[in-house]
Amino acid sequence: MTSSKRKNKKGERVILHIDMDYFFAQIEERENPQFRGKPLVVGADPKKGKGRGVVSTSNYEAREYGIKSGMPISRSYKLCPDAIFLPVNMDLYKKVSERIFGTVKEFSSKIERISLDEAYLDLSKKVGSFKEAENIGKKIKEKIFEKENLTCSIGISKNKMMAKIACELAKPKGIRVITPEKVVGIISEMGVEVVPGIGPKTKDKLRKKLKKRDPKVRDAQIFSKEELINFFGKRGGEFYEKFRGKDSSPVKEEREVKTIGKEHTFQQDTKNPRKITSIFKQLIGDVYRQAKGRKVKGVTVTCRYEDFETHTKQTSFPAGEYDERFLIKKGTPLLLKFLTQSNKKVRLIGFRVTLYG
DNA sequence: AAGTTCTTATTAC
DNA sequence: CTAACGGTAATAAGAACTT
Repeated sequence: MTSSKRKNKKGERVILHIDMDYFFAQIEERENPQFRGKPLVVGADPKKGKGRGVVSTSNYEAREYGIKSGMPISRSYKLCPDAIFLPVNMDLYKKVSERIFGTVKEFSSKIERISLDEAYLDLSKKVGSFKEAENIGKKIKEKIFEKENLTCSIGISKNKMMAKIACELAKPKGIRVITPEKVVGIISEMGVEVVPGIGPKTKDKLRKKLKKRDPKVRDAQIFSKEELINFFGKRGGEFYEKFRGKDSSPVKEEREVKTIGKEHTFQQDTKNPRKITSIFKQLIGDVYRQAKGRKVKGVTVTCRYEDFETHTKQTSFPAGEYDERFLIKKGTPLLLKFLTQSNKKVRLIGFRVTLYG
């Protein structure tokens, strides 16, 4: 704040990443202390409705059985039938999240919230060293624990990517600083999937290109920027920088919403047009209310069939504020095409609006 | 040929 | 049965269509 503590030598940034430890499950443990120490899975109850969902979060005891986020609940049940299975109580998690990040914001208003349990802070103007940033990080952890009785992990480095990697290394319950001198050394030895934007598909391509089962960032450093752009398009150029620990993306305090949508998976696949259209209208209603007062310029309808094949259809129109009836009028014909053009049962339908301005 | 619109693929949380 | 699989949003790329 004061001009004395403004910048470190080269005007390098100081970025902090905070991530709540196994957030949803940790909240449930707090609310129900008798769950502590036992495997706990938040997602859905596999006994009720047979559970078509996936694991949202599990505690560390459950992870010992191989249970992970994103895994089908049914599979997690096989891995550990004795675990405690809970449905998602999003309203509760939202409230807790609001309180936590309200507290965090008191340490720095330059904050980008990524999800209910994650955020970045840009401390560049607040601290003159990484050591100072670490002290702030410790205070944040203490404050959250004092106020909410919940633990988090914190990573600090010179950009968002490295702060996140530092945080990952600190988990659970830890804090970790990666100073600029250490950045390249650390990231070089990690798997390429630590780079944001490199998921399973891109990793697979790198695997083939490098002829390595488990390519490391170091291996990927042999590619020139041109080669990467050639291979991965626009993203390739960013990968080149990221393979060297560089990431200039700013901490964005607010980003604008461009689309709003809702989807629904049926408990059982269905072909019943009345069942489907009834849900469809509910979705539109929900989306309409969430988009309240905003100008809309298009709608997209999603349909996933029983075999998981997923398609979308969209229509656009002059931007304007429309009523719910208009959205139904635009969306329904798209939905009907899906029902007409195939005999398959429907697993999921979705409705999304594209906003203007 | 250029500019929109539509569709799919991929990623992230 | 082999199989398993949410919901929300962003972004990129390419095809299809218009002007």
